[in-house]
Amino acid sequence: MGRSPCCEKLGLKRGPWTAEEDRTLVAHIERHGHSNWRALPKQAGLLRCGKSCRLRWINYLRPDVKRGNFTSEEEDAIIQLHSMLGNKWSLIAARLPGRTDNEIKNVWNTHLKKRLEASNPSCQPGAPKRKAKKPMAVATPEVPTSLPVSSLEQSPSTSLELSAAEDDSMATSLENTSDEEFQIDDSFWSETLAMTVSGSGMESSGDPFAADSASPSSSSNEEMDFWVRLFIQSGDVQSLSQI
DNA sequence: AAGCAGTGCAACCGCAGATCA
DNA sequence: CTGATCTGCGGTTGCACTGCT
Repeated sequence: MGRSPCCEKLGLKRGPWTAEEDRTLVAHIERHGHSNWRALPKQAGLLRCGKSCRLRWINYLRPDVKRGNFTSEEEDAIIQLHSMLGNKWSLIAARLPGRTDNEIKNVWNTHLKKRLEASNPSCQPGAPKRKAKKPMAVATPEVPTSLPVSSLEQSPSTSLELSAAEDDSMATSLENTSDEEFQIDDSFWSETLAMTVSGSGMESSGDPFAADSASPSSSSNEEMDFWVRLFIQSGDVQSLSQI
């Protein structure tokens, strides 16, 4: 597995994306999709490497990306999920519709980690220390607002919602619940954590959510049981029928 | 008002797994 | 089966912004 050559950096642009580049990328993806990131910039006429395009799309231009401050509920969820999963940002992001792994990683590294270090882990996370910053000029996309928006933009998102856009596998089991907020309170998390830590091979498997995938791995049974219990506790039994 | 230090976030880097020829 | 390529992920960096003195 050699390292990918990534960008043949000659002639390729780096640094912050311009609004024009954003528009070009979004327009191309809307027309042709993004089946091949490597070829995409050339096809779209962008002087960027495919990696950069992918990152920009996933972290910023995707129509279902939620911008703005994290709610305290979201922060709670991050803290809890991080305690379960460690630095599996993509998995954590899959539980937080509209949030990207990069964004969650940033939030964790900037305030959540510090907050936990500074205080008792059992204390309630409060509001973000600082007010939302004005978005950086170069990073302000005009495009996403004009794109078709998903259900994510319809709600103030004060809870753990799960959306199809964010995680196909989980969404498969939960899509019928899209109109209902998937509320998980602290006591639930405490119980879940206790159950997780004391029990199963979650730690060893490292990726309990991998069981969500279509792969009928036999080792996923335990993990599936975990989620079954989780949904039962959350009262979202309805969604189990979809699994 | 200006300077400085701290903070937050977008983007880059490099690795590893998955996939394809 | 092997090697090349693509994609995704986590860690890190650079810079704009904010708040304090």
